[in-house]
Amino acid sequence: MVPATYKDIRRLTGLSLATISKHFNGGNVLYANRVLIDQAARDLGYQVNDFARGLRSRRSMTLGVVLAQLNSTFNTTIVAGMEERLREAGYGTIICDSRGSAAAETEALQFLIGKMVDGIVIVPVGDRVDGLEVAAERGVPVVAIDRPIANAAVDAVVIDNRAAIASAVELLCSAGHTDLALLAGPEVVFTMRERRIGFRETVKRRTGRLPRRALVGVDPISIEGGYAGMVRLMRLEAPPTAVVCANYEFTLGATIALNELAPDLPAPALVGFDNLELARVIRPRPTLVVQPVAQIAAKAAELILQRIAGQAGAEPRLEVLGTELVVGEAATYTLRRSRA
Amino acid sequence: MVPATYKDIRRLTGLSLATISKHFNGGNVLYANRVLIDQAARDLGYQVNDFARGLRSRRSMTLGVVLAQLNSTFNTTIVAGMEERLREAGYGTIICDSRGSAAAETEALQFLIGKMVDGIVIVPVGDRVDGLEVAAERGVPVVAIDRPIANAAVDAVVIDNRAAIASAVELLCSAGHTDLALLAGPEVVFTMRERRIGFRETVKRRTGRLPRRALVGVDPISIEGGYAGMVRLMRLEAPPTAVVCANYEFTLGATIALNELAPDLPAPALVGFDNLELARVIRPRPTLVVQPVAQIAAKAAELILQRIAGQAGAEPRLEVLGTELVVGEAATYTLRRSRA
DNA sequence: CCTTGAGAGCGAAACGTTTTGCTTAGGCTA
DNA sequence: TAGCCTAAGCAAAACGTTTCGCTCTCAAGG
Repeated sequence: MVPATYKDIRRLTGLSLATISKHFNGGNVLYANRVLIDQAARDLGYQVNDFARGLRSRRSMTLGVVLAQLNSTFNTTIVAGMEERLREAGYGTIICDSRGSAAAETEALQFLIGKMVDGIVIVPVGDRVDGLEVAAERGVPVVAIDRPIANAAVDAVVIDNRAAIASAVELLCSAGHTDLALLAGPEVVFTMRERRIGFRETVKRRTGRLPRRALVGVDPISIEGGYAGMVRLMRLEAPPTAVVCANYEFTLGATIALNELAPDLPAPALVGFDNLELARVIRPRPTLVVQPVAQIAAKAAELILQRIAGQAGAEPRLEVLGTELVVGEAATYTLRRSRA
Repeated sequence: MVPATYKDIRRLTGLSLATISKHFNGGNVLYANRVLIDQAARDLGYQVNDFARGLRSRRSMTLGVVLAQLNSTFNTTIVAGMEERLREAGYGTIICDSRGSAAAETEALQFLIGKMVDGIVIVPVGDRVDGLEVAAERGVPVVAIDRPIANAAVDAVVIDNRAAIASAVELLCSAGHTDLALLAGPEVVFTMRERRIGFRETVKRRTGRLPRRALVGVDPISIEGGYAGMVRLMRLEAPPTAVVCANYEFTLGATIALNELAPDLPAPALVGFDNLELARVIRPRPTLVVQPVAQIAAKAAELILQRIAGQAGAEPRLEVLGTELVVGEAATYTLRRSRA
């Protein structure tokens, strides 16, 4: 009923609390006594009380994760990868969802600090994050993923967004396309801003002029947004011959739109973003900019663990990872088809 | 640097620790003193230490959530809904991912118990869950969602799976279909087992005979599974005229397959499962069995809060919620089209 | 005038660990 | 043999709350 404590173990073994504690924390204890303690613990169904331990040691062996969107393959894949790595290091993980709301994000940070987490990994909602000062005061290290944080000096793991989009544009241009469109979200989101810049710059460099205004609209970051954007593009008087999608949602939405419209209209070439399971299923196999999710997870775990261990310098570190362009059939598909 | 404590507040206010504690827990304290304490707390940036509080009070004001799959709209939507309700009641939420692994599930339960959660909500991986005894011993209530737990007497919130599928079958039969197929996963998963039974029974009742063996295959619960299953069905010598998809993944996979194959083959009518955002985007608008996610979330929150408050009887309660059949265009679509 | 009870406050004892010194025994070196 | 070191163990003091009794005051009721 009532959980066992060190005192119960003391009763069964005759050892002192200090020795028992030492054993549970990997200190030097005689073999015979180790066995004794383990046996007693098993008999009692003993489990350490994290509250007492945390209160005294000021460590929780727990990390907090705050996600801008819980319901996103990209995020959850990274979290799963990180969790595994952190579990090996003895840390548990608490996941919070800020549901794209800055207020909820601040609240989540407070919750985590209250839970005395030893570190925080965050996919921020926006460029600025409120409530990080408390973490700084408490000495709780923070690592940002996917987007850096403007108003705090914290480590960050991001991809080279401009280069990522550039590689997509390069491919399309090399395949002969000259009229490229971009489906992307609003500039306030870091990744969208960067990808947009990468798109414009590369198009300019390769074709000699900036993309037409109608081809770089702003759509809501959602499947519907991608769908609507693609429909809009296809209804233009001069539709693009190729479309780059700036993230997963746009890719999916655009693909759906193409599937529906394809019978009636000549479909443009498509380059999508993120490693979606769908990619294995959609025909023609789409060309994709693939983020190194495993690497991102590993790097973030490494950064936060180093910070906790105090092995990192005062400077915030920025890790920029490269992306891969997995060429499918869709990039050149249409050119071939429209020629036929 | 080092966090403030009651002692600091005592220094600033001259009040005793007992009084300060009473105030922070809503007890009777003179207005003047309340103001004094609040002021001091603000000046000190005071935040209560959850470890000390939990150690003493044996309550954490935190609930644990264990998901069989973090990366699932269905699950995350429910979690988001529950979290909101629980936050209102003053509870924080810790989310764990068992990644479909029974071992990880047990580990997550231990982690949560160690964190002294006041209750656990779980979407179980399988019919049986290991590690629940500890929760029972500690008096930590558990509520299962989506699937009941066979080896423990806990509350559960599920939908009427047989009726859900039955409604889909009824609609298709009423539309004139006689050759129905089911895309579903293995029997070991509760929901799949139930939906399969519902399918067979209703087909039998409406058409007079059980569905052909080839039309009720077992596919992996994944988008690919749905895709492969649909392709297999369409390649049969006598393909079905209508297909029921037993969950979200199957629906999505099947839809993709249809989109690709449609130009070549007469497409069957399709009834899908779960309220996917995609539904708003796909044309023809699919008919869907929609789970009452908001209700499920609310009911689960209610059950766990009641248990914590000790207001529930000894009997485990089983809440069975109904589903809605949202009729789209696809159910009758093909019949019309194939007549044309 | 005495009793009763409620409101407000206090001191001190938990809660279950970790951690800090301090002992002791035994082995090694000089 | 003296001196020193290490391994192993112990008692007791934290850690920051909540909670259990007590006390005191003041107002109402008889």
